[in-house]
This record gives sequence, structure tokens and C-alpha cells, in this order.
Amino acid sequence: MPPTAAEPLTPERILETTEEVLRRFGPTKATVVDVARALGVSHGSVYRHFPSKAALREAVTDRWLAKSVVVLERIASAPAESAPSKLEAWLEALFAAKRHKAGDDPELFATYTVLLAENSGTVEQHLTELIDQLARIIAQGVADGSLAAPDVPAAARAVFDATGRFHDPQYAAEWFSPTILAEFEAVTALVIRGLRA
Amino acid sequence: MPPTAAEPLTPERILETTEEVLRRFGPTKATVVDVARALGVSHGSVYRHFPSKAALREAVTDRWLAKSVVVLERIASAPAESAPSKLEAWLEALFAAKRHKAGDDPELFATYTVLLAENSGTVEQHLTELIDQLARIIAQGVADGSLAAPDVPAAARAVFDATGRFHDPQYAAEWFSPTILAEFEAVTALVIRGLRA
DNA sequence: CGGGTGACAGATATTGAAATCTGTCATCCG
DNA sequence: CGGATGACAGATTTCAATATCTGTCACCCG
Repeated sequence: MPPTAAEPLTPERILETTEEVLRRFGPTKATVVDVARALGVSHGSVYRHFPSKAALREAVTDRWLAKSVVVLERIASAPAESAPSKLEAWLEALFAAKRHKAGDDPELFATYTVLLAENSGTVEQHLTELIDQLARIIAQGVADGSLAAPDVPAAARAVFDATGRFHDPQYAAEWFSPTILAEFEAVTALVIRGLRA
Repeated sequence: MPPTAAEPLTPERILETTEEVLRRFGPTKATVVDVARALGVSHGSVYRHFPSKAALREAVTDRWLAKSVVVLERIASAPAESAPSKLEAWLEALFAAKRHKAGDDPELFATYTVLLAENSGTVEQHLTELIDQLARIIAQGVADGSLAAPDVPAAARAVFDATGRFHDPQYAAEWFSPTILAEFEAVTALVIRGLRA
């Protein structure tokens, strides 16, 4: 890795390089010294922009999670569809996105799974966003009479919890079983039926 | 640990002692030599009764799982109640049992969690039994018209999957959050509503 | 002869010394 | 003076030597 030529050292550049280093070395071997080396600076310089290795890794995690919300956000905000089919589409999109991430580059996915485990606070925030999206879909359904939920945020949370097997990375190994799709559809159908008016 | 006096060396006694050794030393440090020492025999003797350390640990796992099915079996086979409330009672009993095991002796629970992870085949069998119990409850409900399910085994499986957060040991840490009971009830209610006729 | 033994080979785990890393800071440079 | 540096202390990781464990087996004993 040729040290990058002298451009201003920004948090942004450090984050990009950290991602790269994590991708190449994995979560256990990637060090702040590696990141500094890849940037062609001393590791002390990295500490000017991030207070600790943990903070740096957390920032990377945050960035990665932020990206993955975008697709789902689009579905949640789509105007056309009925709430039940929007709900189904959203759950399918979530599962498909996770499955692809896990399948396309298992090592990178494993790396991020480790990062997620060490940044439960950041993950929690991210989950809150996702559950908010679900709540908006459910609220729409309640408004138009297609869904029933006495407590919309609680229902959103329940839907998210009930489908955990299909988005929690701890289950990633099972996402490639031949029966997983049938299982996903059974749970999804059950949950949506439970919400119908 | 005073070596036990000379009684016939049976698989049963070996299993008991292995449990004891696992309890005291934990899953990583417990060895076949330890078990033999505790029994006052040579480790070669243990290998007369179990072909490998893995088989021995699997037998212990199996034993432990078998015990934990009994309580639930009683609920599943109870004659009186309606299917929906039986379903709810069963799910509550499952969660309560797991929660108690995890809370009463966290170290032992952690030990068994490790054992479970290394014996996925045995676990799968056990899960099949549990899902069968669910299927029987749902079938009863379909028969008496209180529940609707086009495919009873699939529905049972879906109920089990949807409530994973409340029985999968991977989530044990969350079982003592102050909001967990509300979450459990929300998911349970959602799922049961989804099954109602 | 069924059941137990202990010595053995290869695999795995432990240990402690050396290397590397994290985080700080006095110092330097433009 | 803002930003980078590299030397440093203490924490963590690596590595290789050593010890322990797993699984086998020829042998022994009641």
C-alpha cells in the first residue's frame, strides 16, 4: 500500500482508510498504526482527529450503518402502496439487503459483525431508526384502516423483534439454508396477519 | 474432590460426574482427565463407555435438554384450556424457564450455551420436539375453530421463530432488561392474533 | 473375556519473554 | 499557533518452548 500523497488529513480520509485497513486485515489485526502507515502519517496524527481506537471504529460502524438505512427509508416513504404490502416489501428488502451483504463478501460481513458487537450503543440508535420506519408504515395503515394497532411504536418494535431471525447478523449462517425463504414468508405472513384490522 | 469409592463404572455415573466437572471448571477447562480423576479411574476407562470427548459432552447436552422439555410437555398436553391461552401459557413457560436458568446460575448457563453451540445436531432435535408441542396446540385450536392455520407445522415453526428473542440463549443478556416483559407480551400478542380464526 | 490400565503419539493449551500496539505529550515546523 | 511528530510507559498480542490433553492399544486382572 503506497502511502497516499500529502493531502490534508481529514476525519473523512482517516475513516476511508480505516475501512480499507479493516477490509484487508480484519477486525482483530487492524491497528491504528496500520491506518497511519496507510495514510503516510504518524499514528499520533490519527489521534488528533479521533480520541481513541474505539471511537475510530465506532465512527466507521456508524458510517456503514447509515448507508444501509437509505434503501429502506425509500420504501418506508414511498407514497403509493397499501400499508400491508409496504410492510411486506420493507421486511423483504431488509432481509434481502442483509442476505446480500452476508453472501457477497462473508469476510467483510464478519468484520462488520464484530464491529457491531463492540458498538452496541451505535447499533441501538440504528435499530431505533429502522423501528421508526416500521412505525411510520404501521401508522399509515392504522390511518387508512388497513391495519390495527393500539400502540403503534410497540407494534413496530414487536414486528422487528419477531423478524429478528431474518436480520440479526447472529443468524447469518442460517440465511443460506434451503428452507429459509419459506420460514421468512411464514413469519412475515403471521406478523402481518396479526396486524390486520 | 475425593475419588468416589469403587462402584461399577456406568455411563450414567460418568455423565453425572461430567456435569459436575463442567459445573466446576467450565466448558473450556473441563477435560476427560478431570472426569476420570473425579471418578477415581484412568481416563482410558472413560473411553470404554464414550467414544470421544465430543460424544461425552453431547450426551450431557442431550440429558440437559431432555429435562427442560418436561415442563413444557405438560402444558402442551393439558386437556382443559382453550388453544390460544394454552399457546400463551406455553410461550410464557418457555420464556420463564429460560430466564430462570440464565438468572439463577449464569455461569452454568454460559457453560451450557457453549455446549449447545458445539452440538447443533442435538439442539435441532430438541427444537423439533418443542415445535411439535407447538404444532399440537395449534392443531387443537384449528380443530376447535379458535385458530386458523393453513399449514400447521409451518405455523408452529413460524411462532417459534418469531419468539426467538425470548428463548434463544444468544439473547440471554437482554432477558433482564426492564422492558423485556413488555416486548415479550407485544410479540406474543401479535403472533397469537396472527393465528386467530 | 469384559472391563480396567497406563504408556504412547499427535493435537491442543499454557506460559512467559519479546514484540507490537495504544494513548500521551513535550517538541518541532510552517 | 494549529497541526504533525516520534519517543515513551503501560497494556496487549505474538511466538515458541513446554506441559497437558485426547484417543489408541497392548497388556493385565478377577
